[in-house]
Amino acid sequence: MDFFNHIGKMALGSRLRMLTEKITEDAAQIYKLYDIDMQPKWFPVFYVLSKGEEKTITAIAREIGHSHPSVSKIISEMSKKGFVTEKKDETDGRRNVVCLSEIGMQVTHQIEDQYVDVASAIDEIAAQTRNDLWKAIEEWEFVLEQKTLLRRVQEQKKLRESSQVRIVDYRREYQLAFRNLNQEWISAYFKMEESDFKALDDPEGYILNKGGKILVALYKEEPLGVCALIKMDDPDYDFELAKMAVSPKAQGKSIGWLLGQAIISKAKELGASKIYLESNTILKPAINLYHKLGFQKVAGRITPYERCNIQMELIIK
Amino acid sequence: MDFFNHIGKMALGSRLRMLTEKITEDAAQIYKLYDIDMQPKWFPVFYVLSKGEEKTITAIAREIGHSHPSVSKIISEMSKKGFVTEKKDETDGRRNVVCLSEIGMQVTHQIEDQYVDVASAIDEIAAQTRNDLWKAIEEWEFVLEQKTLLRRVQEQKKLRESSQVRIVDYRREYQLAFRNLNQEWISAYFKMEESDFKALDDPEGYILNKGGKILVALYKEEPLGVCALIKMDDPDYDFELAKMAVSPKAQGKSIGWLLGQAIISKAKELGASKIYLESNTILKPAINLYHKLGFQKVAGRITPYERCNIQMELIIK
DNA sequence: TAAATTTGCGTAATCAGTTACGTAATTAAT
DNA sequence: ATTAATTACGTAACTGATTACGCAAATTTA
Repeated sequence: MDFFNHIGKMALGSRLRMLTEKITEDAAQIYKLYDIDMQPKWFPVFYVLSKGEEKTITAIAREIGHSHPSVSKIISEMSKKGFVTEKKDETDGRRNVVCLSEIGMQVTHQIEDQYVDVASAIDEIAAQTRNDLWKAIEEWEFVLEQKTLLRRVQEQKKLRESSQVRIVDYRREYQLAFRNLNQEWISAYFKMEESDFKALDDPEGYILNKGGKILVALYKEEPLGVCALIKMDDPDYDFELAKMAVSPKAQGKSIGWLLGQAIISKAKELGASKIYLESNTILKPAINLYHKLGFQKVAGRITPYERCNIQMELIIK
Repeated sequence: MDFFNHIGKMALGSRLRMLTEKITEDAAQIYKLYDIDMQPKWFPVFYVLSKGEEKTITAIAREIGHSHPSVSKIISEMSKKGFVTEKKDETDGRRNVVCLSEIGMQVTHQIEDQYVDVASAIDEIAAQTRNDLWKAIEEWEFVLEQKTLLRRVQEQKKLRESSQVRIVDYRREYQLAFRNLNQEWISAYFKMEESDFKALDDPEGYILNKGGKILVALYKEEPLGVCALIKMDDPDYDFELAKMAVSPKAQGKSIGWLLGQAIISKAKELGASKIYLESNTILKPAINLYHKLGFQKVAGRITPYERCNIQMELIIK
């Protein structure tokens, strides 16, 4: 088992499987020891029936946490051995009502000694260990119930990746990225318009020189997100948040969120008290992000963009 | 999972299996998350090859603790995907020497982020639990290595059963058991002799009334073992230990040991200082038992029994 | 009351491992 | 130099679970 100590947590699954195997392998032998003609895999089914109640296949499956075909098969095997009797429910013809037979009930008595001895053996092992396997399993079941391992790994990935994102000021070398990232989503959902071309082809002339700002998100030195703050000629608003674009391949790295926060604090630095933006309700993730950043829906302004069907603003405190 | 808390330790195997399933189920998704075209079951094989060394199928199997057919299958699947290259060993034509291909080595780099995130996710879970699953598994592996679960259960069974054995004085109702239990082994290995019949048919006349003693071992009120102390007319010895018999169906309950100890302490009570016995070396378990009880081999006495080829004595302190 | 949906359960296919077995190559023993 | 034993490994069959699917009965909906 030395192998596992090297690779660490990655193979937790493999390791669990091997321990499981080792234990269930012995289980078959243990039944033999007590002269009980029962397969270990029958045990959970056997146990729920051992109180003498009648149960349907699916009821048993639910109770023991197996799939119903599994129980179905086990019951037919136990039936062949004469441990259980099956009968159709009279009032509901779909149900297969199962209960322990005379023979099965006898086994419940024979097996009692085995319960005791197995429990003692396991207690003996538990006494020799510092970490309680039984409780650990219970805790893991609980914790995984709350949030799956997959979700947790996803979160770790996002966390790690977003910590590798750097937000930097626009430089001439990013012009192509600024253009392409924006063109990508605009032409996917809408149509490039006159004013798009102007701003994207000459960001320095149309944005920076007019007192605006552009930020670029770098992931592993590659520009994968961009966002602009355009100076507005309006008494109500200082800037328009526009041309925000994140590469689809950079999803799940919180780049939008990081860019948004950075551009807002940049606006604050520039003394802005109110930012405006235009968008379209088809872009649900974007609207969502704006909302999370603190933007509120407003209405009434005239806009040069056809694609605009929602307007939002953020009051900077 | 409430079910398991009821039946307790008996279904440790079942429960482990279910946790294993839950974890490995997510594993496949996790690889997808990192865009790695690898199946979780490949991982152990992949890992041992990731240092770039060439290995044979069986060497890998040994290292990761799988069976060789399992590795064989995994390698052929990985080979189909181009992750590994196989080639026959030049000096030993049986060996299939495997190593990671160019593509496989690339994956070792892609997968590094995944290692980190999975490890963090598991650490996060560990931080939320009081019992360390990882260490618990390790301990169980170690403890089961020392002595299997089967062995432990066997021991518990013996312990419990021997505590249910009662050693009682002979009474007339046990005469049939005394006779049958002895006849069973004598006629199985040897032939009933004249003196056997005398003692077995009339134990009161031939043993008790002459100052001897008979003890009976009861298991669940059934006489399953007997043993006699026969008064000897000899200056060297006080008693002969004889007619010791245990039912074959009562094996593993330490009945022989309990009877032996009881009869020795009975001899002590009766003031004996030396006990004698005769046996045959074919009866290995019996000789063994006598040895454990403290008897030592001696020689030289004349005996009426044909079957005697070993003589032993015990000096009582 | 007819149609649609849900429920119960059996069968078939699949999956990731195993053991059993056969074959070929190598090594050891006579 | 044979013969026997061991080793490497692939194929086949089995195992204990799963998901997928389909049928029939029961229930709900229109």
